[in-house]
Formats: sequence, C-alpha cells, structure tokens
Amino acid sequence: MRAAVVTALRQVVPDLPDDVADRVEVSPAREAAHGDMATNAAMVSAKTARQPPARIAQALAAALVDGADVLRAEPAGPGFVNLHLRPDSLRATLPAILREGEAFGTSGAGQGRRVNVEYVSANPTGPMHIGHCRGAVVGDALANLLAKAGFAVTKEYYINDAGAQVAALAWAAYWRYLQAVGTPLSEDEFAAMVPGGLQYRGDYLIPVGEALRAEHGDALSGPGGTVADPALWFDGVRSFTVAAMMASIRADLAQLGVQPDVFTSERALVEAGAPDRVIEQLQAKGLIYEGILEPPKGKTPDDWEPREQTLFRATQFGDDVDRPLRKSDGSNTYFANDIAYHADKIERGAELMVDVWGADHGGYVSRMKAAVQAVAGDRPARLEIVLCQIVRVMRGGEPVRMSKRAGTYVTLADLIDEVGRDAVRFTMLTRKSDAQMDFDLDAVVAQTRENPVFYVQYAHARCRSVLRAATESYGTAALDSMALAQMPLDSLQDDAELALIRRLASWPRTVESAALAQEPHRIAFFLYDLAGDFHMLWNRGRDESTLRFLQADRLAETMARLAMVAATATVLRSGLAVLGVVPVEEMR
RNA sequence: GCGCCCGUAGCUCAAUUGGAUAGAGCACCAGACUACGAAUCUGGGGGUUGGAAGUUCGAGUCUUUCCGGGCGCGCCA
Repeated sequence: MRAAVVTALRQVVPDLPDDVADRVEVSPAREAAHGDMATNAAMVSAKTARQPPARIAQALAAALVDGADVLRAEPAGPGFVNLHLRPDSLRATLPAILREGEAFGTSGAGQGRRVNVEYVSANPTGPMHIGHCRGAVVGDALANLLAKAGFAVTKEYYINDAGAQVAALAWAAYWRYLQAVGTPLSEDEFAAMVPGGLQYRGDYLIPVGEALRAEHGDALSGPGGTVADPALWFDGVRSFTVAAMMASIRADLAQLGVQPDVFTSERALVEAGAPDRVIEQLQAKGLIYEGILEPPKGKTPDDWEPREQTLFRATQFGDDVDRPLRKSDGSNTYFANDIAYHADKIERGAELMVDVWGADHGGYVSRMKAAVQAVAGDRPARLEIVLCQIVRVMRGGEPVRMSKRAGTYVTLADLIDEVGRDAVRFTMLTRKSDAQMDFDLDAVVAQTRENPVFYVQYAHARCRSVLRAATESYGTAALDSMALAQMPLDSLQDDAELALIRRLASWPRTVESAALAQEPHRIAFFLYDLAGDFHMLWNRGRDESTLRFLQADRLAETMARLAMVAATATVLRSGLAVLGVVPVEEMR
C-alpha cells in the first residue's frame, strides 16, 4: 500500500527527492471515521513541492482512487489523505491468516540479524523471588517477539559466579555442612570466623549442606566438626553450591516457561583470562589510563581518599566520568568482567545485544554502552538495555512486605503456585517495562473484564467454542483452515465484523513496531483490543440474531463467519505464543 | 549536590515513536439475560497530558527551565 502511495505522490510531485519519499508513512487509521489507512504524504512533501498540503492531498487522493485496493480516498485535516479500502481487500486478510496459521504476522524486518537477549541473570545465591520475575518474563517475551520479527535470537543467562557474593555463599553453605556433620560451634562463633560475616542464612542451604556431607562425609571439616583450612574445601564447596543454586533457578525458570539457550559463567571467563585480554585491547586503542577519580559532587563519602586505579575512558563515548576497571589493589572490577562478557557475545556473533536489567542498575547503562562501543570497534555490534522497574506485590490492597525474617519472602515458585504461570506472564506484560507496577494477587485471578488475562483467554475459548459447535453440524473437513480459506466472504459487511478484520490485519505491523521498539507489552495490549473487538461482535449477536456466527439456514454466511472466527483464534494464539502464554480451549 | 527513569481522567494504565477531536479498564450514572456460555455488553459524564517557555504545517512525545516521585552515585556484584 505504501508503494502505491509513493507512486501516486510522484505523479503529483514529479521531482520528489528520495529522502522525502522515505518519510512518507501509511498507517492504520486510529478512528473508523478516518477510513482504513491514512498517509501523511502531502504534509511531508509540501515544503519541497512548495504547495499547500491540502492541495497536494487533493491531487494525491484523486490519483489514488485509480488503484486496485482503494475504494475512496479523501483529503482530511491538516493534509492527511484517508484511504478507504475495498472491503474485498480487507477481507482478503482472512484467507491469508488461515493459510499461514500462527506464522501470520511473522516479519522479515530483522533480516536474520543475530540478536542476543540476556535476561534474568539472577545471582546464583538463592531461589528466585518475585523481584526477578518481571525481567524474566519481559526478556523471554522480547526474545520471542524479536524472533517473530525475523531476528535470529539467542536467549542467554549470565551466571555471576565469580565475585564476593558467591564467596559468601560458599561460606554459608559450609556452615550448613558443618551443622550436618555435627559441629560444636554456634552460629555466632562461626560467623565471627567468616571474612565479611555470615550471609545467606536462609533454610534453602540446609539441603546443600546435607548433600555435601553425603558426598564427602566429614572430610571437609576440621577435627570434631571445626572449620578446616579454606584452601582444602573452598573451591569445591563453592562450585558445588553454585551448581545446586543454578539447578533450583533452572527449575523455577522452567516453571515460568523460560528456557535460556545459553548459560555463560563469569568464572569461566575470568579463569580463561578474558577480562585481562579485553583490558589489553582497550589499552591498545588508547582508552585506558591510570588515574584518580574525583569524589562524587556534593556527597563525599566519609572514608573518601584518592586512590589510583586503572580507568576506562568512558567519557569518550558519552558517559559522565571515566570508569574503573581495576581496583586499587590491582584486581579487576565487576565492570571489567562485564566488558569481557559482552566482548565474548560479540565474538560469538551477536550483532545486537539486548540486556534486560532491574532498575537499580540504571546507573550502569551508559558505561556499559560506552564499553560495547569501544570494544566493538567497526564491527556492527550494538547494545540496547531494557530496564524493568520494581514490582510491588499487593494483596488485599496492601503491599506484601518482602522480608526473609518475617517469612513473607515471596518466591517465584510460590507465586506461580498461587496464580498460575499464564497469569503471571501476561500480567507482567501489561505495563511498559520502565514503569513501576503493582502486581495485585487478587486481581490476576479474578474472572472479570478488568483482568486482561482472563479477557483474552475467554475470547479464545469462545472462538473455540463456536468452532466446536460448528463441527457438530458441518464436520471437521468443512472447518479445516484450508477449506475455510476458500469460502466467499462477501457477507462480512457489518461494521463490527470489518473492525475485527481490520484489527487482525494490523497484527503484522504490531509485531514489527513492538519488536523494533523492544516493547513486548504492546503485544499484550493488542491482544486485549482484539479480544474486545471479538467480544463486542459476539454480544452484538445477542441483540441482532442475524449477526450470530452460526446461521442454521444460511450456509455461505456461516462459513464466512467461521473463517473469521478461526482467523481470530489463530491470531490470538499467535500473540499468546509471543508472550509465552498457553491459550485455553474452554474456561472453567 | 550530580546522573538516569517517571509524572496523562478520581484510580490503574495506553497512545502505531512528531500526526487529526489524547484513548481503554475500574469507579460513577442509565439501560440489556428466551444465549453460538451475560464470567458479558450498550450508552453517558469525566482532561490546561505537573507548571512555564521554545523548535514546526503539527508536541503527551523533541529542547531548555522549574516542581514532584523512584533508582543510583570510586576498590558491591
């Protein structure tokens, strides 16, 4: 359609520059009164043509009416041209959907470019809780969405198994091990021996301690259940514990329907010397120097003292200050490891990297983008970051306090048990990811219109219900998608029917724009709107029996409507698949 | 103090990335159950898009500046 508009525009404005032609948009009209599509062609070309937009719109409209698909074209507003398509070309969407099935809406926009989507990446120090959930769902849906838009997607999980947190975890697991072998030490006595103090006191490490005892007996402890030299046990306990935590995280993710393609270990990168290599590369580019950072303005920490560190010239890439890669003792910072990790992704062929982070990492965005730019050089690698704001869990109108001590720590597994996986996934996608969100435990299980999960599922169940009823009358062969795709559709004329078809036709465009904007929530909103169109039509049938889908005495009309219903179900499934939600056949 | 994100109807949120008269749900008001399942639907009222200025054919969207909220701020990951 856009090509037709540009062609017509060239007739009206013969010497149209290409860059102006590129700005011509043809988009679905927002309001039914504006027809099916609208174009801004007259307005964008007004300047070069040196004519008022309204005049160009007039001429353009006249030129467009000759086209095959256009029924009416009329200039409107400040210079739009509204296009009313022939109902035939609108209806042609239905057989296209029926033939392509859930592949309808799949786009080539990504051109097979390799995208790495990294999400969750919860530290392997305990079970997943609600705080991790949003990033997991948003990342997973975004990965699906990008795949549907024609990108070659890798889903990745980065295991932060190298730093102080994991060291603390190893000590905590060792404490549980000592308890399992029968230690004389009290928890406080043990804690006093742990560098940095005993963290991670949750019960979830008890089974890990017992498993360690089952595997090693008392060989890891000192005489009589005391603390042995860490050199003897530390590495082994740490990797054992991380493996146990990752197993539990994978199980939680699987319950949520998330299965990363690749798990990358920070420790493995560090042991392979990747951070040092990356620092050398940056050094060679003149982007590294030894220096002393200024204290943060206005808020100097009490213990501030100038220290010389190895710094990366992030300011050359738009960051506010240069960032440390090595601590003053010479060891690498987390940032250095993270650069090495992103360099590794580029090595593996990622052209676009999308990281899904929690909002508390917002201050980290510009330095990571700067680093990727520096490391990529002239390779076509780019980093996008999707920040997920905090989720407040509400019950009975009150926020649920997240406290391990009070026992109100909500694990992901508990949440899924309570409301179900599909409700969790869909609800997490009903907000823009960078907006804060309340997750209302009472609302997501409510079976009313205000619960979009229910509303969309109900639309699909209704479609299936109609098709089941039709099968009894007409048999399965007549209702095969390919058979329905052959049916004449002229009888679909009601505004509500055409509105539904118009919505179905906009699915591919929705996929594409949501993918390019990296905003999977738009899919959830599309599905909600589509469900609304369908429910509306259904309810019109209550008052006007001629609008019901099944018309006993009119086979042709019935078949046309069944084609529409089947196409609606297909697009609903297609959209739900992007969100990772399983469509239901009936509501109970 | 500095940086990033956010501010849209009484409430929770959209707005095809700069397009037309800013849209949905809840709540409120008035209606509709002899059914392909009313677990729903139809209609209505409700707005200076936090304030001000600027950019242009056109601003919720971009720029500047205030106000208000969240997050972060050199050897934590």
